[in-house]
Parts: sequence; structure tokens; C-alpha cells
Amino acid sequence: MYIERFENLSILLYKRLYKSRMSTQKVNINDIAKKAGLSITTVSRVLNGKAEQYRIGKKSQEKIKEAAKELNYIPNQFAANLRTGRSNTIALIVPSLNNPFFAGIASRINAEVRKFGYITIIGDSDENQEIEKMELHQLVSRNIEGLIIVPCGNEWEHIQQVYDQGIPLICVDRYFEELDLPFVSTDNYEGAYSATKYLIENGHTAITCIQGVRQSTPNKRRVKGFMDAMQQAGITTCNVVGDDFSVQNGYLETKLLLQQKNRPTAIFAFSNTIAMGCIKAFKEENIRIPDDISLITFDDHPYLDYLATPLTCIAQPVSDISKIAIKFLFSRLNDNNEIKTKQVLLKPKMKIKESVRRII
Amino acid sequence: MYIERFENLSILLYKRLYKSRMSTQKVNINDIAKKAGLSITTVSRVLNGKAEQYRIGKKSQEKIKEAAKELNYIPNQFAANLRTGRSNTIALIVPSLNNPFFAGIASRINAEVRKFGYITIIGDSDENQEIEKMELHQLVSRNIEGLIIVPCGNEWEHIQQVYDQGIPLICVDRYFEELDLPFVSTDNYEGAYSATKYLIENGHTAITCIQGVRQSTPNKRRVKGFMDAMQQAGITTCNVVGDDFSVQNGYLETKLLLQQKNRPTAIFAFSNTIAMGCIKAFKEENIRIPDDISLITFDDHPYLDYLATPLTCIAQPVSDISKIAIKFLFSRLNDNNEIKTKQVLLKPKMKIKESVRRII
DNA sequence: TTTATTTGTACAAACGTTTGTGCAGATATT
DNA sequence: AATATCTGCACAAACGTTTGTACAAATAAA
Repeated sequence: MYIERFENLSILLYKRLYKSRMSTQKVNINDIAKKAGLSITTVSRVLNGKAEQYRIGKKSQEKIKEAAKELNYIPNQFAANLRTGRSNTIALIVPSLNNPFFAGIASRINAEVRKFGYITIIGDSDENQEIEKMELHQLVSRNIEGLIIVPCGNEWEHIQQVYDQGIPLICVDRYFEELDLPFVSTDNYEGAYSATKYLIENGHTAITCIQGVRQSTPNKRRVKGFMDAMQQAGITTCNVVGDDFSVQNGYLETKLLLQQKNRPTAIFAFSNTIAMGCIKAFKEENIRIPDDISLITFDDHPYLDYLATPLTCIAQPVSDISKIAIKFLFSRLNDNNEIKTKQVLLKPKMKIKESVRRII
Repeated sequence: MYIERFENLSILLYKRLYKSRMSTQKVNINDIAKKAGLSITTVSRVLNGKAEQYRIGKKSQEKIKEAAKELNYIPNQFAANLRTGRSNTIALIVPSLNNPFFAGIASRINAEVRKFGYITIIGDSDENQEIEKMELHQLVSRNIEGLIIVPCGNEWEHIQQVYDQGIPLICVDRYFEELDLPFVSTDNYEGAYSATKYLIENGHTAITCIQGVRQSTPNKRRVKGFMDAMQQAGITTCNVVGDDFSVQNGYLETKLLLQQKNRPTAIFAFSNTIAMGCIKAFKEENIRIPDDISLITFDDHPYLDYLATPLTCIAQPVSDISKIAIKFLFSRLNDNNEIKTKQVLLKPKMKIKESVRRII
């Protein structure tokens, strides 16, 4: 009760205080200049911290800052940007915020970017290349100063065009092998290779991969890593199925697999979403991990530990990837060429849990 | 091999085609005007689809469109916005993109907003009110036309100020009871009440809540729902512990609970993150759900089904919340007052799974 | 032929900033 | 006392659009 009273009081106070200012008109630099009795030039310089540089007097600075505060001035970034050409904005385009892997990247990038005084505009292409193009177009017309993108298809011209325009950009996670666009990603070959090797060491020979988007570079590298590991072990039959980084794909492919007469003894899921689909199918068919079948997956996520059987996974260094992307971008923005290598692959890390059984 | 050759070819082709245009200078409406031999006025009108309205000749339209395409023209939104005052931008501020609940909201809002030809700027306040204020400030200075916010603390003045400036806004999930700011959220009282009732019906009387941010309205409503259900069942000892919607909080509080001599028979976690913390603690202490203890949680998420024990939960209508928020915002933007009610609570839905045991 | 109407287009101002430069007045130097 | 330097500030142009209005030329009406 007391608290409620108190809150109501504070609301009343607020209303009394601010009512006079509830004009819809936004205040601008001009209003401040008038109130302070100085020119807009001086106001601009003070508000941008260039007072020293232009030798604005102390008392003038005071007057201006006070006026700005009193009028509750909020600068119009568009006007400023129009003049300076700088937008203090970085764009991030991911295929799906619903995928915890990308949400994690988005969250980290957002935090990193803020440290530089920039803000992030996040776009979600919904794994649709046409939407990706639209978003990119939108973002460029908003004068972004840099772009971090997880391309969702195999078309690259629209991205290359942005790069050619001189906007610093970097591909993250997915990239294009043939182009010289900068990227930072996981060493997917290595990850797939070691996961496969681990399965083989545990006695598995009948292994099926459920892959994601086929043309995507990470997927291609993973397939190659898988194949190489199998061949080096002298196993000739390699099964690779599926075509999407989605729960749905994992589910359907697993359902099909389970109906074969020669079931694999292990499944290698190429993403956490695919793995989730596998588990769903297993549940329906009453198949236990790892007793009936072994499962290993790309991508780590907190919830993996809490599943019925904690999943052995190839963890990608999400945090490092984000940091490197940002570092690269801002070194470009500052024309600081200290970073020469522009194509980076980070080592993944296998986290062994309980989803792979040693057989025979 | 063939494919690689082909790709290299296409890259070469691209480079030949675009090299001539690789000027760093951005093309503007003026360049088009020159190329088309018309005035910038006419160019602007054609490019904005106002050709009919201003009776621009067909051939002129053709010439302009062609020139724009050839020059790869990308309009400068900042300049346009400066003139028109419209930014076609909606802002969304969430406490943490890492929380799948908010990532889900962000993803949906993003998709909905695009349908209106607007774009979304997503801000992440990291559950920090100061950051929230900074972000909000940033966003307002980017002339956002609308705001969707999940406030992360109990200060509301900065939000009210935005509202008073005439920017349409709506609080989502968390809101302020005392104010008349619009909001759409879940009926948290109802959700907590029915969850508690369900536990009681299953014979539980020693129930402990692990709550989230205390001052937040959803949390307060949930506590009240819990209390009321307990009291109506004649149970007088209600334990409510914790103070944050985080995994950490769930983990620590559970650890503490397990050390008491009178352990509760059921835990009611106020968010999926808290529940995850509980599970982590249970694992460490070798406590099984629901054999040793029952667990029920707020928020639904796909992975809940795949846990060792699928978790019974109070699912919030995330999709509906997002849609209503957008609908409200755009009806305001179009000065369409058809929507009068501006404070909406949606019914949650209990999804009964396997984490609550019937005792005695 | 003259006047009225329509058609197609351009001029110029405005949006709110930033910034190169210029110019007083005060102070220091000779 | 005359000149040089420094201090503090303002003028005005520019950024790339949009838009109210004006104004020719072409066509129609009288």
C-alpha cells in the first residue's frame, strides 16, 4: 500500500514537471543557441566535445550544456550523418534469430559494437536469399559503415557489390571459398574430421551425416572432413543425407534412417537444430542414446547438457568469432591496416559427453 | 572440378562487368538527373512512384528508371528522412537476445515489421537499466517512428518521456502497472495461479518459487498468483526465493534449497532460464525429476521436450504478443484509432509433460 | 484568333547538422 | 604606440533528399 501510494506520487510529480515540455516539436540545436544566446556553430562544437579545439569559453560551454539539458535535447542523427557521412552504425544479417547459435552471435556482436560507440542494426534473412538482398539494400541505404553477414545462400554478387563500394564487411560462419571477401569462421573440416575420427575410434563404421544447406561452405567443408576421416579409416560407404539446417530436416531424415533395415550405429548431425530433430525422431521411435544409437553434433548450447543424454558436440568458438569480426571491422574503419589476414578459421573444440557409445 | 572452374569464370565475369562502376563515390539523384537529362525534382518523383500524381511523361519515367538501374542507385535514407521526418524504422529493445524467449519475440517482430515496409532496429539492454537508457537515447536520435520495449528495470521515466514526445510505443512482457503506457503481456497472475493449483492438486504443499527480477510486474503478478493459490488451498507457508531471470540465479537458489533439511517437494521456476539453473543443480546433486522433486516452469521452448524429463510449463503466447504489439503500433502510426484498448493481457497455456509427480 | 485548360517539368526552399574560414576584440611583444 | 598573436565566436555553405509552386508549351474551347 505504502509503495503504491509512493509510486502514484512520483507519477504525479513527473507529470507536473514535464507537462510544460510535452510539446510535440522536437528541440534542435537552434533552440539551444537562442536560449544560450550563442550561435548554432558554437552549440554544435560544445555538444560534440570540440570546445577545446575551437577555444570556446568556459561560461559559454556551461550555458550551452545547461540549455541542452533543460530542453531535453536529442540530436538528430540523420542530419548529422547527412553532413558527416558517418552513421556510427554496423549492420548484422543472420539467417535466423531463432537459432540459438545466431542469437548468441547477435548478442555478442551487439555488446562489442557498443563499446566502440556504434550501434548495431540486426537483420534476419529468415534463410531466404531474396529477403537477404532486400535487407542488405535497406541497410546500405541507411549508410551503414560496416557489415557483418552470415550469408544464407550461394549467391554472392550483392555482397560483393557492397564490398566494392568500399564498405568494410566480413562474412561470419558461412562464407565463399572462391572469393576474396574477408571471413571468420570455424575450421569446419577439422571439426568434422575429428568428430568422425572419434566415432570411428569408438568402433562405429556405419555412420550417417545429416547435413545442412548443401552449397554453404561450412557444410561442404564438413562433408569433406567426414569423407576424409572415413576413407583414411578404410571405410568406403559414407552416407550423407539432408539439405537444411533445421529441426524439420533432422527429424525427417532420422525418421527415414530408422526405417532402413541397415540402420547406422551413429549419426553425425551438422547443427544443433538438426540434432534436435534427430532427438525428436528418436523419442517417437523409443530409441535411446547412446544405447541404441550414437549421436554427435556440431554447435554447443547450454541446453545440450540437460538433455536426457548430454550430447557430445563440436563447439564453435562463438565468442571469439564475434570478437574477431568486430576487431577486423573496426580496424578497417580506422584505416588501421594492422590486420592483414582477412580470412580466418578458428579451431573448434570437441566436448565429449555421453551420447557416443563404444561398440564391440 | 567443373564446378570450381565455372565459379571462377563467373567471378571473372563479375569483375569485368562491375569494374567500371567500382567508384567509391556514391551516386545520387543528381547523377541520375544528369544522365537522364531531367531535373532532380522529376527524378525524385518518378523514383518515389509519384509519377502519375505529377504527370511525368512515360518516356521520362523510362529514362529515369533506366539510369537509376544502370548507375546502381541506392537512395540516401538519411537525406530523405531529414526532409520528410519519416524513418520507416521501428525499434525493439529486449533485455537479452541470449534468452530464447526474447530471441523468439525479436525474430517475430522483425518479420512482422517488414511486412509494413519498415525495418527493425534491435537493441539489447543486457538487463542493465543504464544501457537501456543509452540505447533508447540512441534510438530516439535515429528518429524511430515506434518503439517496442521489454523494460528491464523499474524506472520508467525515460520511457514515459519518449511516449510524451508522441512516439507510439508499447511495452511487451514486462510493463508498469501504475502508468497508462500501453502494454501487451501474459496474464502472469493466471499462469502462476494455475501452475500452483496444479502442483497442489498433485499433492504438493511444500512448494518453493524461484522468482526473477523482483520489481518487474510479471514477477509481482506471478508471486501474487502463487500466493493466492496457496492461501486458497489453506497452505500458509509460501517460500519465494531468488531475484533474477538468469540461469545463475536458478542454480544458486536450488543449491541452497537442496541443503535445507526440509526440502520442498516441488519447485516453481519463474522462467526457462531459471529452470535451466535448477536442472543444473539437480544434476550435480543427483536428484531426479520428478522422482525426487517436481519442477514446473514459466516459458515454453522446443528444447524443453528433449530434456531428460520433459518439463511441464506455462507457455506464453509469444507469437500473439508480437503480433498484437505490431498491430497496435501501426494502427497508431496510421492515426487509425480503431484500437482503443491499449493494455492487453493474454492467457497463458499450461503444457503438462512429465516433470510433476503425483504424491500421496 | 484569342482564351482557357491541360500536360510536363523545373526552381528553390527546407530538413538539422557540421565545419572551413573569417573577423573582431583582447592580450602580448616590440 | 604600433604591431603581432591569441581568444572567442559567427557566417555561410554543404550533405541528398522532398515538395509547394510556378511556368512554359501544347492542346482544347470559344
